[in-house]
Amino acid sequence: MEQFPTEKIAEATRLLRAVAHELRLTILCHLGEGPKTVSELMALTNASQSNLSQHLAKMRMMGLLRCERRSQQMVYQLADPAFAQIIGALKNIYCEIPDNSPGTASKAPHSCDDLLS
Amino acid sequence: MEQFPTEKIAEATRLLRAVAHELRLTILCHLGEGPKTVSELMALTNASQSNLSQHLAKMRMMGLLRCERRSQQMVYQLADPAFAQIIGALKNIYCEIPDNSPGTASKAPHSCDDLLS
DNA sequence: TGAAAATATTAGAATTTAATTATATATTGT
DNA sequence: ACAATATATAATTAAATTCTAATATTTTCA
Repeated sequence: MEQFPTEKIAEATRLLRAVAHELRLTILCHLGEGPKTVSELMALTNASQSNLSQHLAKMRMMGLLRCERRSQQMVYQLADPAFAQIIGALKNIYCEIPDNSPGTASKAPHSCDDLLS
Repeated sequence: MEQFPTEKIAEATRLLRAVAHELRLTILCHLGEGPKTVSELMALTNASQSNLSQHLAKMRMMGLLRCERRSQQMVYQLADPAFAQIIGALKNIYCEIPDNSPGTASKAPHSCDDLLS
């Protein structure tokens, strides 16, 4: 496997920082399923309106999310579907059938049926 | 794609926090290539001895790394090769040939030759 | 136009994180 | 046992994060 480019480390760190928070990761997981309005996310996460809004703003400014207005509501979605790969990696790590084969990291199993909400 | 399990969110967040730091991500990238002594990591990152040691301790306590003594030296390595998948995801995100195909996130390209050190 | 709904922004206190400096521990060789 | 090497820990301070509460903005509808 190739190495990760040094000059991208700072950028990647900012991305990880944008995700490394319980509420933000939760939001990201939900948006991985498709676009959601702020109200929907509020219901899904039961975070306070202000708190949710601030975290959405942070992720938006970090380039992780983008949003567009739909009349009174704001619809948020992943700025790039590739970002869902972070969730994918976490799933491989945490929803994995223990597999002691050497070398390569093992593949995602069929389990992990445990849904988010 | 299946959703990420709610009850693993907290744990996943702790993992991400452990990685979401420039020096720690740098360390992780190097250890993705194989085990390294603290001295080697010190040379690779030119972080101060104390600072490096504290970050290694944090990652060790977060379960990201493990270490063993080899005479005077301490050899660090990833506690689980699966953790390298986080780097893999970042590579897919940042070392990617722009590909506008819809739906799935595109695959890693052949580029990304830019090495870490 | 004005009220209601949906979302964003601001300000401030509490907590967490990170770097530096100094010191401690463990191992090896003499 | 002692000095040297390699690494860890502690203490301090500076800076960044996070939450809450209050207020502002934007859109729709009566």
